[in-house]
Amino acid sequence: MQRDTKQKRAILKVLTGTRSHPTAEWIYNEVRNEIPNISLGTVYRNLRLMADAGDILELDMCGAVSRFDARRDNHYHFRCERCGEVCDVDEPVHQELDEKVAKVTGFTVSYHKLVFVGLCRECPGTPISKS
Amino acid sequence: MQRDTKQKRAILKVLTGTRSHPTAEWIYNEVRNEIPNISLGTVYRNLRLMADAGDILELDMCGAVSRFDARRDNHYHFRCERCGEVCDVDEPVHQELDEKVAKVTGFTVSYHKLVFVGLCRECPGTPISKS
DNA sequence: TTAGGTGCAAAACCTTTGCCATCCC
DNA sequence: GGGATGGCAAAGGTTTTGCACCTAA
Repeated sequence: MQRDTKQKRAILKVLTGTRSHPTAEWIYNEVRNEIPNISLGTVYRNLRLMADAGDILELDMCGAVSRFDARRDNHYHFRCERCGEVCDVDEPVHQELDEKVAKVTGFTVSYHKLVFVGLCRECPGTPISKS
Repeated sequence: MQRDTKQKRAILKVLTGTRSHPTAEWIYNEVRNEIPNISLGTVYRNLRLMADAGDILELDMCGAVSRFDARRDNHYHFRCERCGEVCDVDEPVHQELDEKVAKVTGFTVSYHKLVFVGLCRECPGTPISKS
């Protein structure tokens, strides 16, 4: 069972108090203002705990390692959260989203990456609830 | 200038010949059937060369390191390819895409991750062409 | 009391890089 | 010939883990 510690509270406070999407290293530096002798391992451990519990979001695409694709055109992917397989999805690319977001944000949008996540046909069962 | 070597050809052949989205390690093992003494470094070097040249796609989200977000609801992100900043995008989540893809693929789709890529307002200039 | 958490350091893991020999162009 | 590439091994950077000591419940 998850316990309530000052380290955990401090990490969550830093994460809640920023509008950026910080890395573990950045969070570590911030938290040290409050708990100078906290260790980087503790930051990683708690971020993992909270991400797995669904208390925070971890931004990644397909896990830690890069994957490569000989197709050069932009297209969507599906990743099975049980077996880790990645495959192409036939859904056409919605380029109008790029224009819409460009208009709203004022940014220059070149393209977007989209990954559907769930269970493939070889991995029956209930989706992983992360808790 | 990019040179034409048998290592490069073999790597591209493996990548073209699979419908999976392999990791560098997996490609390395396949290529060794043809070039037993090829080194893993060469595989990485060529994948990077080809990805940077736009000959293949590299599947990743925000670079190597994980980023975290205190928002728990699914939402879209924007990443500036020049300065690396990541920020939230207000565009509502298109959940109907999940159902559509589920219907077409037969997979169970829990959610999708979407990242717009381009240049933020602080990074003027032409988008990075990767070549 | 005790299972879970912490700090520290080492290990694990993926990827890049330096060096020198080799090979395209 | 000369610069790009390959093989090898070492280094680099991020994340995880083992262990002994704490601490919240």
